[in-house]
Amino acid sequence: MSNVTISDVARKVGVSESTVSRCLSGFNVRNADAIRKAIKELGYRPNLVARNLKSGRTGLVALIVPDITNPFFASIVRGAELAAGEDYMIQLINTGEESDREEWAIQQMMGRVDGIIYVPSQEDSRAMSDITDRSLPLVFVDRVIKSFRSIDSVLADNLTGGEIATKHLIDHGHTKIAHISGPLTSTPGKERAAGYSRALKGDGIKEVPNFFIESDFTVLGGYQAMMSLLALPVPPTAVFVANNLLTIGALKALKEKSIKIPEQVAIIGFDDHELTDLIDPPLTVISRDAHFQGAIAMQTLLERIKGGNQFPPKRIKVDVRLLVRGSCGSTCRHRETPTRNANKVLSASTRS
Amino acid sequence: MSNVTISDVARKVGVSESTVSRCLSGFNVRNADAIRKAIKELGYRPNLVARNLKSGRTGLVALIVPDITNPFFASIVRGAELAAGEDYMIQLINTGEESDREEWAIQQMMGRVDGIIYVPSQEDSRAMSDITDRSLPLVFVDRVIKSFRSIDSVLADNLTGGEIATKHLIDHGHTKIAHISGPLTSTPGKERAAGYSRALKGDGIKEVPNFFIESDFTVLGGYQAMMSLLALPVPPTAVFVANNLLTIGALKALKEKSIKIPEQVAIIGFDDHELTDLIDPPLTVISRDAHFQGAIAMQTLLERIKGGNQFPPKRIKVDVRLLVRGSCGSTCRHRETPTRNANKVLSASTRS
DNA sequence: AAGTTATCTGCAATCGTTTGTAGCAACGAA
DNA sequence: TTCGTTGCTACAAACGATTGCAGATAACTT
Repeated sequence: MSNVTISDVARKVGVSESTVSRCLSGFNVRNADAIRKAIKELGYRPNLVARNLKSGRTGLVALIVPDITNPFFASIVRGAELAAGEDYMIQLINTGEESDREEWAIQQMMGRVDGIIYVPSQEDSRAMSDITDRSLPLVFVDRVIKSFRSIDSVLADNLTGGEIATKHLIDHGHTKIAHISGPLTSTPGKERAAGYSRALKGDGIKEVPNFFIESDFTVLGGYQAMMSLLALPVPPTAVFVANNLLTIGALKALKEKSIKIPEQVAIIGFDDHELTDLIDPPLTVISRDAHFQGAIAMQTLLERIKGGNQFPPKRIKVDVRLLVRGSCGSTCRHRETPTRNANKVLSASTRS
Repeated sequence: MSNVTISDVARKVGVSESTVSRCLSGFNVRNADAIRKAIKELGYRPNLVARNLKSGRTGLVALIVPDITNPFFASIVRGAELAAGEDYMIQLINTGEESDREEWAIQQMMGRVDGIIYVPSQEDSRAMSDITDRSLPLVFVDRVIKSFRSIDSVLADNLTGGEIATKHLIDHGHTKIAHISGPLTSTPGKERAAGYSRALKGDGIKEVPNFFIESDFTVLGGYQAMMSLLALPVPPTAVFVANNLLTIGALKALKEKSIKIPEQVAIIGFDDHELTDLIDPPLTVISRDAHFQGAIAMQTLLERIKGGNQFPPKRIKVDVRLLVRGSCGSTCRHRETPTRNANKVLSASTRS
């Protein structure tokens, strides 16, 4: 606790507090040198709480994410932090995908932070009951809440991602393609599943209800889903798994059942990881630049904090790309690996 | 921004601000119902900045870590957050292991938070120049700064961990055992290396200078270190790698060189990961409960915040344990897997 | 009914800054 | 010398809450 205040400095130099304050904020002041000297000697640092009270800004941005131990969210946070620079600090809240906790968090943040970057768990979350009237700048990342269409968002191109993933399996000659989906109440769950359907439809493959399993975004969920797929009378020969945790679970199930990848079951995941090319076989995934996504979100939020509602809500989509490794086999029927580079995104796919 | 203040409420009800304030803090008040009603109608929420100014506490705890995208640190943060409950929120800062940024962060945090949980990169960091005189509660986690012996710390039992790891390799008949070490200027780097040496000495194996490589805690560092080990005229038959990132790098090198694990080179890592049992072969590691470690750190910090310097500095050591998987082979010469359960730690190994 | 407590209330000060305003000195121009 | 600028400065009022104190009201006692 820095117990030396501005008035201590003022007294020592023999000027008024306001002079010291003005000196600090860059105005011309007669005894600037003496003041600076006194500040150093006394070890004075301005009390930010007091400063914030006056200025109304806190210098804090809340990042509300489901779980920081998921590397994907960790990357988002890291990217956001870097984009914030030295102007804003990060206040981190994990929700564990619990709506109650999300609601609580949003409540808490009002008046505590200058803005929020928020990864909601459910599209119909009620966590935002308080946000509308009072205008606290907010940006959705990775997922949105449906009833707040007019709020900035930075999403991945999940639809395309799901489609590319499924087409990649089709291109390897598969027709019995399953999808382990995330919750259809969440944005990426819904959109990736839609991409899966679209790809099947595009190639005239009929959707088999048993091949579609809606799970949650957890390791256990992926494990159970894969287990139940394997237990089908006619199991799939290929599976598109909707997220990184689900994929880990699915792989554990396959390993436990000693299923050969990709010979018996081909598998493609969503979201990359440092270790995915070390597992056996290396995992083919749909990937995107989470770091970048976090940075864009922060950038958007800062603009919103500065500019208020000057500009219309932004809907930013970050490109996905296919990383072909070994888990889908090597024989590709015809199509070339599609999609653009994730770095071109900003200008290319900013829509409103 | 919550623009409705306590005086709006007071005016609406027709009482003074102090009455409203007292009502909020649980005193008996005559028109309590009317006040509560007005609060609801106006949507009043207390301005925490103002409250903090008066009370001197901010309700924030800073977590300063090298890199949140490292799952190990993410777990620490998560554990700490859970232990904080609803009383304190987490302010997260990534340092990227840069001393300058650490120093900057510490500076910034003074007066902004009620306490700091800090994972310093270097044992001789100068980041703490400001902490001593002013008393801001602080707890070191995972690593310490040497010149601050009197500060609470929550470390892993790295020495034992390094020793167990190395002994495990010895037990598989290896004598040409290398160590890819972290920076010897960091606590875990130094201590794990010491454990390595002690195990070798304990079994009368002579240390080979070429087999000891000091690296940094990065994937690239691990890759390069392993590459240089493999390039030795007499390469090691077993390697103890000092942390998770280094291990990933080392594995990449082995994979690139198509070295069979554990036949040609046995490998044991430090710190577990969700994916380690999916790689080929599953990775044997020394592990500890990072989540728990973070929680203990937070708990210690909160005690310190409450109690001031009532009690002497705590040096808490969290137990490590050996998780035997496949990367060291299966034939174990004699010793039984040692170490206690990590959950017994708190009472068992709190020393001061 | 009067006296004594117990309970509640409002005033005003306070936390540590920033900032509008008016005053003061110094300077050059007339 | 006098006037108008310019350039700093100090005073005091905010920011939005909490809290000690003294006064007011209510609730007991006798």
